[in-house]
Amino acid sequence: MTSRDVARAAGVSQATVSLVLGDKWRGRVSERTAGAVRAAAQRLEYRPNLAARSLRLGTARTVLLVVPALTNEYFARVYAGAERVAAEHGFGLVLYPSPEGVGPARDPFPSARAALDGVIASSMAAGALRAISGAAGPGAGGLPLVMLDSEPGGPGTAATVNPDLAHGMRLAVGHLAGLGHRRFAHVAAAVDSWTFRVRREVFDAEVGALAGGSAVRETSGLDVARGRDAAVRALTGPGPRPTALVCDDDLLAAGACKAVRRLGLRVPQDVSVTGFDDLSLATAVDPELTTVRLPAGEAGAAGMRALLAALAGEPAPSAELPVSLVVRGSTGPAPGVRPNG
Amino acid sequence: MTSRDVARAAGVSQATVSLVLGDKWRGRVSERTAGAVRAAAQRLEYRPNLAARSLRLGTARTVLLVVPALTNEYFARVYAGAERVAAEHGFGLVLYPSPEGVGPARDPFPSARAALDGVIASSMAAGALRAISGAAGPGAGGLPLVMLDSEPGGPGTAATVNPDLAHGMRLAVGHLAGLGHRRFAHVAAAVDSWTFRVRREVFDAEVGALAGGSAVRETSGLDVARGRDAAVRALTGPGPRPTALVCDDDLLAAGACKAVRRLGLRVPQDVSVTGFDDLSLATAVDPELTTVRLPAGEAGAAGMRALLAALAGEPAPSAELPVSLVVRGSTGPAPGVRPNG
DNA sequence: CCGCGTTAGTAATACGTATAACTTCGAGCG
DNA sequence: CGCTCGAAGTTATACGTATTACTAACGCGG
Repeated sequence: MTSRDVARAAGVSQATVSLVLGDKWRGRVSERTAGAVRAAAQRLEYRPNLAARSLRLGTARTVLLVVPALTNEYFARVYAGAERVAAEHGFGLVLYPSPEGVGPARDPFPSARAALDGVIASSMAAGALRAISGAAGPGAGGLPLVMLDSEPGGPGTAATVNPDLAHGMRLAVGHLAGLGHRRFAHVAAAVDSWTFRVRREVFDAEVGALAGGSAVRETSGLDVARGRDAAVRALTGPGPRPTALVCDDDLLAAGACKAVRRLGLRVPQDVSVTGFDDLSLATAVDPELTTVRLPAGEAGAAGMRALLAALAGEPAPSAELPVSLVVRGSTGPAPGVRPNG
Repeated sequence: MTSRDVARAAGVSQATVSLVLGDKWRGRVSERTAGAVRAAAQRLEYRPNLAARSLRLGTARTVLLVVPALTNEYFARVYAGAERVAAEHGFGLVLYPSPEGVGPARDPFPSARAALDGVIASSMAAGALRAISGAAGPGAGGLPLVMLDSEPGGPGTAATVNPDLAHGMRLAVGHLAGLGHRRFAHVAAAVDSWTFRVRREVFDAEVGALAGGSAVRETSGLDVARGRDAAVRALTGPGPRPTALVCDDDLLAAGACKAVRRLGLRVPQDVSVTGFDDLSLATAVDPELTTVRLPAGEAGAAGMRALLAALAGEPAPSAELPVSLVVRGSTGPAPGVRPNG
């Protein structure tokens, strides 16, 4: 079914069909004719050929979202938020989950796979992004680029959207300090990303500012098993045992809880644990995790809004999104401290 | 950069550029000229405009994958498997995660968003699929369709790919029966999908065939909290308390474990719990879940292979994929039964 | 009855690619 | 020499749409 078929069926020219269906017919086509065209299109189940449309228009109304891995629920939520905003503006959203650990053999040019108007990328998928942009320098192969989870002001970047991680870390440490904890451990993700650097720096600053505060750090890959191992190291290292484990995300926190129990201790009576993200995992484990909720969906939405603004030639607003602390069962008063004491 | 720009730079015609880059120049273009064209294309970073290509070719070399929700790790793995096979064949894969619970207000025609050659859909996203195909009858709007997690032989379906769920359920019940369990409960997903119907039927048949076996069933939405509530109901209902909870997936199993503890019982000493899927969640909880591992990635890959076969005009092979039982800490001997007794 | 504006539409064209059909140039051969 | 044949390209065209420029018909004031 082409627009010409519809035209034939309605007894008009192809141009008229395009005008009517494109909603540009006011004062150019009579009400009667417009109705006939719409009826014919409906009856024939006409769907415009998007390849032809974007060829003519020079725009595909499509955006690429580059994420490190779909198996992480956080990015699934980012996608959902971005998709919602895209759909509201008549844009499509295509996903490029960068392959993890399977080597560089895979198609390095998803941008060649679809006609794209712009790119939103998480800094945690930096490798994939580099493959997309090639050696073309900053930006995503000349396309407007919005970065998520990345240091503001990167070269070739139209805007940057981040959750307020510094504030999140302050909330977590403050909550634990208020419960009487002084000996902290940071179970940190061993990922070279700005977002984790921020966590480290703010953690150090906050614990350092605490009278009598002390801290150790163990780093770990981003999964439950390695989080558990890192937490075991943190709890069995030299010096007095930490009573609070601040973890860089919920997977690590789940692993940390397992470590505590493996050492014959209890959560939260002996050791308190906090995470980041507030994934569904946080309420799947026992006890449920106290965690810093990051607005993943809103991050995707804000990123998409910024990109659409950039595409429209307007200034793209960077954003720092508010976060909150969700207190659940994995944190409690430090050993030897009375509740409400 | 168009192919005409490359042609100008190389001092040849646009047609020659197309022939060389399309690898159809043997015997039609000299080695020297082909080299010059390739060099120019490289230098100018030429990327063919896919809209134009698919307009001319009438094929987009792109497939749509319709899944119920990305936040479920299972489908993230299905995607990864399908994408791998697609890339091997030079196809792109676009994802349509059907919106959950946000109503039908969203764009109902993702198929109009990209030029598509075929569709792979999970039966759990039946609503979204219906929106795509419209009232156009069987198939996905006339496109070849491969169904996942669906009863074999649907109308308009080129092929069906399923994990061998019946065998999986037999493995789970058989494992528990071998540990001495006789009083079972089925924590079932309240989702109207063939895959869950199979679980129900096989569970009933297996427990029914067991001397002294008895069973109850509680149904629940597909998340941890509702799985917990259903398990509480199953454990506190009339009649003797079940000692084995067979859950329809890992999320429900995680909830069931929480229910057991909430009632002051222990996993696995008092109650054993099994799941389905083998998500990363299975090893995030304590104790780790005994679960039926479903080959999610392989399901995506097999589905894509079947669709590509259908597109090539060959018969598309339906498949039933092997599953296995992963025994971990959430199952143990029935109370009162000696291990190895 | 001429010119002008308005209404309702149509013809023509461009977007960038892939490919069928054609041209040009030598070489080989009878 | 005249003819054919292969090599090496080129020219022309189609794909389906959106939009610009044009046309035809009609009403109306002067």
